[in-house]
Amino acid sequence: MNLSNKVMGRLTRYRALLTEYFPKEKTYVFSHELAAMVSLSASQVRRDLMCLGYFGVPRYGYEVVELIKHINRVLDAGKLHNVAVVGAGNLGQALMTFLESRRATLRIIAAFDDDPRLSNRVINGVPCHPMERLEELVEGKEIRIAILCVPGSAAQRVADRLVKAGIKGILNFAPVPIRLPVGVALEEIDITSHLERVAFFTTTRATPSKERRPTQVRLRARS
Amino acid sequence: MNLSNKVMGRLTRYRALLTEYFPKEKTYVFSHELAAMVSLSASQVRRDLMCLGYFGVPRYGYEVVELIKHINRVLDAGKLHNVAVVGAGNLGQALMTFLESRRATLRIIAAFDDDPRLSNRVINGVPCHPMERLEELVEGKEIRIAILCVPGSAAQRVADRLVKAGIKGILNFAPVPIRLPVGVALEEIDITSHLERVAFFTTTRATPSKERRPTQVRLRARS
DNA sequence: GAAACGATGTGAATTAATTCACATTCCAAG
DNA sequence: CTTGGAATGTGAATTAATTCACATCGTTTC
Repeated sequence: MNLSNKVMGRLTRYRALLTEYFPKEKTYVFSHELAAMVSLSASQVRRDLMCLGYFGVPRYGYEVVELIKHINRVLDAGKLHNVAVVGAGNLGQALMTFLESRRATLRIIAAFDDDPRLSNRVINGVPCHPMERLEELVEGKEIRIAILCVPGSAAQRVADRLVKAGIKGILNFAPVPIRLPVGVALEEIDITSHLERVAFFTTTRATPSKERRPTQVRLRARS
Repeated sequence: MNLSNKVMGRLTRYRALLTEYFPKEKTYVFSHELAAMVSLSASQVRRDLMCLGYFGVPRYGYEVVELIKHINRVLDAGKLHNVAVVGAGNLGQALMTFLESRRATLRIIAAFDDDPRLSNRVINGVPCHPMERLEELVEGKEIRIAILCVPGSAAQRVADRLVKAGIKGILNFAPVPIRLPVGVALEEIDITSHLERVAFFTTTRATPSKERRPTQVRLRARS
């Protein structure tokens, strides 16, 4: 099954919900419960889960631990990635704390920064190194993924270095689009853009089309 | 014209590019240039720009300042919003610096936090207040938008308070989905989820479908 | 054990998003 | 002035995403 990145994105959300915010005592979950939690339709959820090769039981819903297990199998295929934060300023530091122990398969094992006041010490449990050592450590420690939190002006340059050093994926927080060779995964989070979007939808009455606002689980009519 | 939130999102990106990372000396921009910068197709860009009621000139492209003006008109309709950051921990502080003076129509004018060590002082140029004063200040200072950076466990509760205080839009960084009444705009940034997505696309060979990777401006064949 | 219920799984229909392809336009060159 | 070229604007086609609607099936109840 070739899952689209939309489906993939929703699967990660289902997993997060199930592992962290679903009552432990419930062993089964209904598609409409998941749907309500993420504001989607129940049929959407069922469609997404179809990609897993795991099937729920008709009257009961989906067995939670089994479901999680299958999402894991599909999403991270048992792989474990070492992650580095590049740029240990405000945002970088915030992310280190924020992502701390959130997902077992993704370990932040290093940070890098230009500023000598930041490098060569441990920040939020993550050892921070000077930029000079980037290549050496990315290779040596088998760092596969980088979180880029450098200023926009440095983003492309640093990204190029990372790629050359062998990084396989970049999560870019710098407020500029960066360009990578095919084969290196890229995900950009443009915070300003998101803020602007909120602003936009507060002014106009238009509601983002796809959104299904309050819980609203619709039960189909039976003929 | 009723723009979908996808179009709207891309428009913000075009604007950011044009205002911040486009050579000042160039007065015109081609659809394929914009497209290359954000990794989209040229026809996509043209479609998006159609929503603006502004038209480019055939051989020259789009006049940059005029284009920006029109995007502004559509996107923020001249409105100016006061914004507050709720939760002034690592992430909150990072966002204050990051969003500082990035967009003129969105002003971060206050922060709130439980922790007495953070409140009642100015952080990164933003006055930080104790949570008790949330309602009072949201109303008094006409704060329309909140950036939510509190821990997941507090997110829904704080969101409810914000809504009751009259907030019109929330940008949620807390790693839980929150639920708002219709009429209050919501945008969620799930950082973990994005990181997982990068990880996913590094392992598998699947490239996110819609993405058009390297610059690749395709010129149509003429019959 | 039979019947009713209430969930799933999934073709088919619908709706949304994107791309194609080309007529149109306007500038530039001759 | 005329011609050619290189871009735009946009119906139409295509592709992707979502929703509908219902057959199906495992549980529970009687």
